[in-house]
Amino acid sequence: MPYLQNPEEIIGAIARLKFAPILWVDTEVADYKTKQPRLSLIQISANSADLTGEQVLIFDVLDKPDLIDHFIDEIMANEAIAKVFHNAAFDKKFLGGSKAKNITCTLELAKNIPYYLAPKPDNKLKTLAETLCHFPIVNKDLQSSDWGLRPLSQEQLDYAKLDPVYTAQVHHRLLQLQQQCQIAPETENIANLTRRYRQIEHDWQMLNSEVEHLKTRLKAAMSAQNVDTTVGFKLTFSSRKAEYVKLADLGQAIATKQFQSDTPLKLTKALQKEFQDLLADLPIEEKISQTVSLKSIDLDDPEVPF
DNA sequence: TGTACCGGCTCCACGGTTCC
DNA sequence: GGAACCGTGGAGCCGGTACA
Repeated sequence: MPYLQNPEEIIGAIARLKFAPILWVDTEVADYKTKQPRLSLIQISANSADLTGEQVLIFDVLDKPDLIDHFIDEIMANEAIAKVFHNAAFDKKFLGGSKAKNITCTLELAKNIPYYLAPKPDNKLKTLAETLCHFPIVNKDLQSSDWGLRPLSQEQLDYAKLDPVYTAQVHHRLLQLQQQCQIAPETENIANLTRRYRQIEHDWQMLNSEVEHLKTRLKAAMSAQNVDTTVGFKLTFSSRKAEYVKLADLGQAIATKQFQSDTPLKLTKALQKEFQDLLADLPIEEKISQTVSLKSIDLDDPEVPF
């Protein structure tokens, strides 16, 4: 695990990385709870076969803005190098923002994989590494340690070297899953899709109705018994505020103050009915949207329940 | 802790079905 | 034919999640 602190060494390593086709990258940030967070480390894996992190490069860039800018110019802005992050939006804030090119985000990939293909409780890197790639329990306790302290502890460096390893493995697995679920609509077998849908529709309705019923009963029971937390659930309360004004009052205020506004008012069926005569003399802008629906029809198939 | 984004919830509109 | 109801889907609000 090369931990590079010397600027000349980091510049040399960046020069070598420019020839890599793909890099798996992670960062550690100091003072993240303040308004001025500082980039502390940039960890990079150029070899996805490295499962231990021994080949992961760790650049110490704390309070070295020139080095960070050099990394952005040579690596982040380089269209020829694919860069893979988990939650790239966060890392990009410290690494060039819109200057960054050819970025892949494993968090976004994971979100787009249907649950049935890869069941997982959430899309954290730790969860994906454990559930999709079968890494042993991933310890993320050091994630929120003090990355502004120097020297960094051996535990922090051992933690830092593994994130690009997890990112690389998770990335490979997500690409495999993506291939399974991204099928061009033009080449889909509609007969097979229809048959499969109708085969599982009955089971889904059975399960879905039970889940909905259980949720309703749980919410009612917990509310009635003043229980806000159970082993598996937490009851949360939220309120929504809606404000109303009489249209006549609003119209009068607009006229009195000669207020100019182009904001359109959506005419609900009730408003159209109430102001039918007035609206006849006003220019009405129509917005037509189209929706696509699926409707089950009878199927003569012994394997389809209904 | 700050920021961006996602998903649950709710309201509303529309089309289809059922009933009188 | 019209009213009532139901299922579906769009839009918008708000809380939760993701990262360090």
